[in-house]
Amino acid sequence: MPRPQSKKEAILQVATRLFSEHGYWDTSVNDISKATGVAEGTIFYHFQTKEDLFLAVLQKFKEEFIGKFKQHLDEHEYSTGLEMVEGAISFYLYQASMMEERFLLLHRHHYYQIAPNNPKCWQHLEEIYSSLISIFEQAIIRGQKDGSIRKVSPNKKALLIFTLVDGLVRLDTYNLYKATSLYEELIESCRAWLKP
Amino acid sequence: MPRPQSKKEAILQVATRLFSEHGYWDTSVNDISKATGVAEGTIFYHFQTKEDLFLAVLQKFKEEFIGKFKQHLDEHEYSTGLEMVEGAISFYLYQASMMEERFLLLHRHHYYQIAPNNPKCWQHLEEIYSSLISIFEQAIIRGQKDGSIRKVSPNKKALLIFTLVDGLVRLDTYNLYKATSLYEELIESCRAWLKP
DNA sequence: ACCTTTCCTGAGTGAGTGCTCAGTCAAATA
DNA sequence: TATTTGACTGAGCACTCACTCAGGAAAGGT
Repeated sequence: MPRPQSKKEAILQVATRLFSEHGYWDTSVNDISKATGVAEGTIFYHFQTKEDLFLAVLQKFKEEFIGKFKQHLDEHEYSTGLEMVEGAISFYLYQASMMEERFLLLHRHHYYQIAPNNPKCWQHLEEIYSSLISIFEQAIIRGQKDGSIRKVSPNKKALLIFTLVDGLVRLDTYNLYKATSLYEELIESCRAWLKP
Repeated sequence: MPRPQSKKEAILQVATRLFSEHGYWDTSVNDISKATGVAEGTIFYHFQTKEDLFLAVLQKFKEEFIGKFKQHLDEHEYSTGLEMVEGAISFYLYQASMMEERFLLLHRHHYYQIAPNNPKCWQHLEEIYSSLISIFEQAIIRGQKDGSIRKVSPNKKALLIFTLVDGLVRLDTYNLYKATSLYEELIESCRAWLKP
């Protein structure tokens, strides 16, 4: 059996960092090879093109982020659906501050330009968004069963809440507004939508 | 007499279209010169660098968009502040569908990468966002005076509403969700935040 | 020992880039 | 009429980039 794919992993990690910090176009394959301490050819041995590498970074982000989110929900026993919604919002904001550079990747960069012509890219993005929205949706449905949330369209309301939270994170990463200062207002506003 | 500044104007128009359709990096100065029917040197005669041209496109968008918004509000006599908020939301969504490609420009592209190192770029973006948020804010304040809107923090609520509307437009332009199908839900939800 | 497969290398390639600059030409000015 | 000005040109420059390829090293199998 060949050596464990340590170089491939190293390339992925460095690429994630550089793409996040400088963006797709301002990161050359040469930059990545230098920063990893690996020959340029090695990168193309493991990833067919630069775009493929970029997609691999997105895929890894997707898996890690969705995984963390589900793990968090499994570990926390919320007593009501409403609390679960609030917990999900908090966790999203928390992750955004912890993995700030990778959220940049998701919000700021090249993906939305590739996506229309690249089904795989589009699929990753779609999967990220729909997973997150579905988490909010499930929480709302649960809340409606336990009576902590009033009768609203779970799907539509979940989408609005997600849009709101994600939009604030965006403003934050662009330094246009400090999202954290709106945390109270955000939670309060969502509660106003949902409370019976 | 050859029309004054017609070439400069033509370059700006074509550049707007190409930057919107293909993004900053996938549009070369050569592309713009060919599409305009103008020599490459002409472009650099009118605009110092490619980035300058890109900024001129943003500036023009800013002026046109804010201008249109203010004009719309001047022409419509809303009877309450709440109606004004709803009118502003509608107008924003309407503009987004009419000027779709230019909203792409605002949402998708290079500006947020240039902005941190380019005060002029940052200023344009900041001006666009704060103008829009302030429109919502003023409407809320008016609504609080005429009693159509309850006691909330105008600034914070305006920011949340703007984030929400803008976020939906984003999902729409990325084809992740049809924002228009949420129009009713959006208006209804904002009303729930504001009504006494 | 040998062979095969996988992993890795880095100088090299050619297409493409933003930008320059010597020069053209028509209109304005003297 | 002679001169100056300023919009405009496009071949060419210096440079960067993603990607290739011939070949070497290491590990596994027999």
